[in-house]
Amino acid sequence: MEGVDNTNPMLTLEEGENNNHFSSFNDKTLMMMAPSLMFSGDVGPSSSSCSPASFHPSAQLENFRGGGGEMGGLVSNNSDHNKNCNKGKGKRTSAMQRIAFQTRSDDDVLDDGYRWRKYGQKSVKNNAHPRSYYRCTYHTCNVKKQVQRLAKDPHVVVTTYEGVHNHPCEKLMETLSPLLRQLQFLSRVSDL
DNA sequence: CGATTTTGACCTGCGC
DNA sequence: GCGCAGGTCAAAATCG
Repeated sequence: MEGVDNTNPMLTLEEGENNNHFSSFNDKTLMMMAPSLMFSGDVGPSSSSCSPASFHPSAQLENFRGGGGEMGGLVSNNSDHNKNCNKGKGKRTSAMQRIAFQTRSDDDVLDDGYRWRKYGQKSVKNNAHPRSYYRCTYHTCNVKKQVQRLAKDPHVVVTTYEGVHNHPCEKLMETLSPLLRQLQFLSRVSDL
């Protein structure tokens, strides 16, 4: 999370198709949980947490996975929104999840542990700050995110994730791989 | 030299 | 049908 001021994080999960209907939380826990919602790989729930130092146990995350209903409408999967997302060439599926949250940061891109490639930037109406479009660089993963600063508060960055990662978080794997190697070594030694 | 960013053009949906 | 706004593409530029 380089450059992110974690002393004042705000999670915002998108509600419906209207971006003005953000529900903000001054809750560090929720803010940290948001990126982990994006991963649905088969490496087990605990691997879904990026930035190991700061993410919460998977048991808490599971409550948020169900989407829609139990989230009180915070995670959007509704048809109105999907209709709205069918603009442009990229077609959305009903399985597409969109999660938006706000961070107070001078950096546009918060370090969520995944690698992103920018594929577009667009100035939007009623906002002096352009919106940036990113795609996950992992070959089989087509998760996207949009990054935009608030017009009324340029220090607040709104990040919108769209889709679900089908691979583990790179940062996490970097952190865990030496540990894994050590474990494999130790298990081999104990077998002797 | 491959990966990433920049940026103008293009496409699509929506409102009038 | 037309214009606008948002999203994406893709060639060129830049970076490591």
